[in-house]
Amino acid sequence: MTRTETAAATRRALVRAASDLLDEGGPGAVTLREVGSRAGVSRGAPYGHFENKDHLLTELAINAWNSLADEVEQTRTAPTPQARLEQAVLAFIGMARRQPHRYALMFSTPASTPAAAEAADRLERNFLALIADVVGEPDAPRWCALLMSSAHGIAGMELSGHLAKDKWQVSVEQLVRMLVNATRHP
Amino acid sequence: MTRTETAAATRRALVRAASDLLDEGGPGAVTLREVGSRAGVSRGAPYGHFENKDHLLTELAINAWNSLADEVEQTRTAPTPQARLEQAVLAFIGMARRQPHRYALMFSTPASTPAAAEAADRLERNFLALIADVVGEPDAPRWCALLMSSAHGIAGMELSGHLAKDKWQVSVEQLVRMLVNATRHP
DNA sequence: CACTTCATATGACGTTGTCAACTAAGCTGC
DNA sequence: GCAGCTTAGTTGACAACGTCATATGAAGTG
Repeated sequence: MTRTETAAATRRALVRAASDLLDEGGPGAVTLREVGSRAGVSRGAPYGHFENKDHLLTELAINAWNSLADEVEQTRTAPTPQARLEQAVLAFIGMARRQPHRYALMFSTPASTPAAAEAADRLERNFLALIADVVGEPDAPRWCALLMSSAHGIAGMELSGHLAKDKWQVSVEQLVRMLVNATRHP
Repeated sequence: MTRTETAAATRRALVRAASDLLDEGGPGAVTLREVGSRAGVSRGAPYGHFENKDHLLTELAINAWNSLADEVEQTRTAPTPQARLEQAVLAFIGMARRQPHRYALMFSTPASTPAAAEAADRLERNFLALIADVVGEPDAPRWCALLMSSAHGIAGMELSGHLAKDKWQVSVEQLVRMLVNATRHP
C-alpha cells in the first residue's frame, strides 16, 4: 500500500471505530483515545485526519443522513404511492429504533458543513419526490415539511420513551398510517 | 435564616445557576464548578444537594416539563377547541425557540425518576384533555400521541435548522394549522 | 458549655480534548 | 541508491472536568 492509501485506510478505521463506539455505548463512549485505540493508532492520530472531535462526529452524522436517504430511496418497491410514503416515514422510526444514538446525532446540531447540508438535502429531495406522487407537485413542499417533521417527532418520542407500552392505545405503525392518511384531506 | 433554610436557598441557587448556564451556553457550559461558583459556593457543594450531575440535570428537565405543562394548561383563553389545540402545539415550538437547550434536555433521556415521569404525565394529561374536546373521548389518545409527536417533531426540525428560510414555502404556524386540521378527518 | 450534626471547603485522582515537539517511514529528484 | 523533504503517527504535557475522601467550622441540642 502506498502512503496515501494507508492514510485513507486509517481514516476509514477511525470513522468505523467511532461509529461502533457510538452504537455500542452512546455519545459518552466516543472518546478520541478509544477511537484511536480501536483503529490501531494512538490517541493523537485522529488529529491528522480530523480537525476536531466535532468534525469526526459530523462525519458520522453525514453517514447517517446518507444511510437514511438510501433507505428512503429504496421504497420504490412498494406498490402504491401511499405505501411508499408510509415506508419512508417508517424508515425514520426504524433507524431510530435500530441505532438510537446514531439517529440522535443526526439532529443534534444544525448541519454545520456543506457536506452535511448536502446529505440532508438528498434525503429531503427523496422524500419530496415520494410526497409529490401523493399530493401533487404544488402542495408537495408543505406536506413534505409536515410529514418529515412528524416522522422525526414520532421517532423522537419513541426514543425518549414517551410512546411506550400502549399508553396511547395505538401502535407506532398505526400512527404512521393516520399521518399518511391526513394527506388525503387538503 | 435557620440552617435548613439556607441549605434550601443554596439548592435553589444551584438549580437557578445551572438553568442559566444551560440557557446561555448550552449543555457544554453546565459545569458543576461553574454552577457552584455562580451559586456562591465551592465546586464540591452541589454534591450535598444532588447525588450526581445527572440528577441536577434531571431536575432542570422536570422544571422544563412543568413549565411546558403550565403553558399548555393556560390555553383555556382561546375561543374554540381547535384554537386551543393550535395554541398548545405552538407552546412546544415556542419553548424550543426561546430556550432550545432546555427543550432539548427534556427529551434527551427517558424520564429517569418518578418525579420526571409525573411532570411529563401532567403535560400529557393536559394535552389529552384539549384533544378530547376536538375529536371526542374515544379517539383522543391516538390523536394525542400523533399531535404531541408531530409538535415535538416540528420543534425539533426547527431547532436543528431543517425548517429554515422558507425552504418549504410554508411557515411553522401554517404547519401547525395543517396538523390540527388533520383531526377533522378520521 | 460540651457535644453532635451537617453544609461547605479543599486536596486529590483519573479521564478527557487538545496541542507542540519529536520520530520515522515513504516519496522525490538526482 | 542516496540526500532531503513530506507527512502520518507517537509521546509528553496541560487545563478542565466529574467525583470522592477528608477536613473544617458553624448551627443546633442537651
